Amino acid sequence: MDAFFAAVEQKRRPELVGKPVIIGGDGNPTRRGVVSTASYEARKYGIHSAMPLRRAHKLCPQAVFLPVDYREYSRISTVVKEILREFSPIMEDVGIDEAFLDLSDIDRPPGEIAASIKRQIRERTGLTCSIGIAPNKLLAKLGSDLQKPDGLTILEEGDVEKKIWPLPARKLQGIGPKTEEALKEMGIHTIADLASHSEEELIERFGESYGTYLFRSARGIDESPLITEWEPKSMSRETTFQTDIHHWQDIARNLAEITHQVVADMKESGYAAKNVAIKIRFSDFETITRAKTLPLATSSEEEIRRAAFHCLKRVDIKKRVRLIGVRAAKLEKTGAGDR
DNA sequence: TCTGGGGTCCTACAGCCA
DNA sequence: TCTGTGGCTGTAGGACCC
Repeated sequence: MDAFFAAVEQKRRPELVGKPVIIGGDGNPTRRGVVSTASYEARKYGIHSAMPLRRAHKLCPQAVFLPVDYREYSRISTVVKEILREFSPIMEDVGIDEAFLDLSDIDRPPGEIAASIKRQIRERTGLTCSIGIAPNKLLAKLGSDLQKPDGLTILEEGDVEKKIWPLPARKLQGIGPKTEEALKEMGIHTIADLASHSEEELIERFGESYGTYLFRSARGIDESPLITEWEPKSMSRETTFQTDIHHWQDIARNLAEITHQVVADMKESGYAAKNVAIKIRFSDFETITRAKTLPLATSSEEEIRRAAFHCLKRVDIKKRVRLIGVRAAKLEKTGAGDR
């Protein structure tokens, strides 16, 4: 979906159409938070996802700042995914505004299908999306990025050299800021540069798993299947405080509250956890985690809270605390979920 | 002075055990 | 009895994604 959160807001508040709209945090750009989505008008000011709201506010003070309304975006997302499933039952969910659809066994030209999907989505939600059609997920994702917004791109294996190689290496799924920097130090800027290196070199520098991945990706090779069903591996909650805290009582109260939320999430979805971890981020952004594995999986709030506090005791709190988080992992289905 | 929240996967290392 | 090795598990941190 194109600038999904911003597009939903512009749809339900037409007076925002054509204006810079920034969705993030609680919608107050003087408070802590980051940009979730910026409308295309806002992007012209250099605003992008993950940018601190305060910085976005400085770059574009006249922008409209709105809080994230997950309930509404999820509702629209469900409509979009229902539409997709009407075209093929083999769908992989990739977050709230993306999905892969397997059209291999659909007896109709893919370009035609994509055009119908775009039409349906526009008719039923009033929103636009960008679609990439390709022999695998890697190329489909790259393709969907090639023309945005409201794009439709068809890529074939033979297009890799002409259309993919000129792109910056950063465009490849799995290459983030750190890897981009490491690649630049090796003189690698484009996907073509990456493809000019041997598999051995890449494995030498990045390890077996990631090196192989980079080598294959640069050639457009991807055999990963669509994941149509999956079980969660962990559930977590975390909070960044508006102002850093340092009193033990404040830290303890927040840890208990966050633990309560995690346990509520676990109970709602019917999971027990065998591993409990806490996360603490200090004022200087140093971030640590402490974990404890329990003898048996549990969804008891008291047991999980006890484990969380056991972890907390192992942390030397000598700086102000900016964030506290709790994660439940090694999940097991209890079958007692509310859904 | 600033840097969210909810996830996944990978790696390195330590301790235990056969 | 001592030492080395390899597998497994748990922990911590880091990179990445939407």
